Amino acid sequence: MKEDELRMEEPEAERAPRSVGFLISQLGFFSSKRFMDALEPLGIGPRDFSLMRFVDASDGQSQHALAERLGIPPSRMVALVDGLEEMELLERRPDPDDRRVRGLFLTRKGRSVLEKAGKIAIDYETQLCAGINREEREQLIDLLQRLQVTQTDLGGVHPGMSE
Amino acid sequence: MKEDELRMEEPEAERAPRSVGFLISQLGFFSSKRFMDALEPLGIGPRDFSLMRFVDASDGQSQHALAERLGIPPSRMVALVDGLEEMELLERRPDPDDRRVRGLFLTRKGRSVLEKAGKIAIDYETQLCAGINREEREQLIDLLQRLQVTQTDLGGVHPGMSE
DNA sequence: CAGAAATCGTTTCAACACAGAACAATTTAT
DNA sequence: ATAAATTGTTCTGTGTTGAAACGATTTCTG
Repeated sequence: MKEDELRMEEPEAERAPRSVGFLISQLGFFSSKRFMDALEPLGIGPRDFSLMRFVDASDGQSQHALAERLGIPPSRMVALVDGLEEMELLERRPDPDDRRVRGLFLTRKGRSVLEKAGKIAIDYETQLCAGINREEREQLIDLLQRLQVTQTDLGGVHPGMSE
Repeated sequence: MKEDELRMEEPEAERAPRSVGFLISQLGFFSSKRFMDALEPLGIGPRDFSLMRFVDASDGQSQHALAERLGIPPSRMVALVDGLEEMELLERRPDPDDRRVRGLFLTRKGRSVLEKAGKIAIDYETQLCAGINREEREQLIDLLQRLQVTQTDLGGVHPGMSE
């Protein structure tokens, strides 16, 4: 196709392209950022939130197991857990059966913070979807889930934009 | 395995939450990454692509103007333009009216690369949307555009994940 | 016109995030 | 008993990022 085809008066490249890929990338970034900001009063980041949810789902898992499930390298997990432990939201307990592993457990404070974070997440979701109704939201989620991104992605937590 | 006996009742936090915010963030990240990979043969990143599109849309704009429009700090723009100029895709020309400003122009090679990048973008979009039909795609774009993210976002290029 | 202030592009700098490699302690396999 | 694998950790190198300081130039102001 030629280049000057539909070049009427509108710059054609000025406006955001009407593309799923572009919109997803853009919205994804700013959405992450906004959620991060919303979480900031709690002193935790999105990744902390994810990790805590996983720990809450099943106490006592090893760091290794969690790291694998979250798709982050073990070295990264150390820093993550360090932070959470320093804030007393999480604690490492020695495993009675294997002295190499440290099981992760939420503290009481950790559960409390996680609960607040959950509320924040819901509020955020509500606000994000303020422009569409419930049915449209279901539709949107359905469509998003049918997008062809690498098969093995979901479940992990993407890097970038910490704290 | 040890404890996956009564795992029928959905761990509740194990599965990816059915949330627009979460899906958008996750898909956005991996989508960016994939597009970046697709662009890699050309030796440019998504941000280069965006910048080039803007330059193409109106030749001769100052770096300052572009930087503001893209929402990136001037210091970053320098590196960005440096890279493109070194690859001979872009060139800085002195402004006859103001010796401070350097207008940005695409080279012939730049236009060629931009065109290829555009094709890659279209291919990528096609592949991304392979799981939904044309009508659904329109619907998806419509819904995405109605999401409530900060009003002033779009048009800018988010940082992160360079080259 | 002279001097102050703003603008443009650039360089420098410090802060971080990130992941790969090497490591010690421990457990499991041969 | 020795070798190999696992777990968590530290170390280190690489890269991105934006704030700040800087010259050069232009515009504003009196």
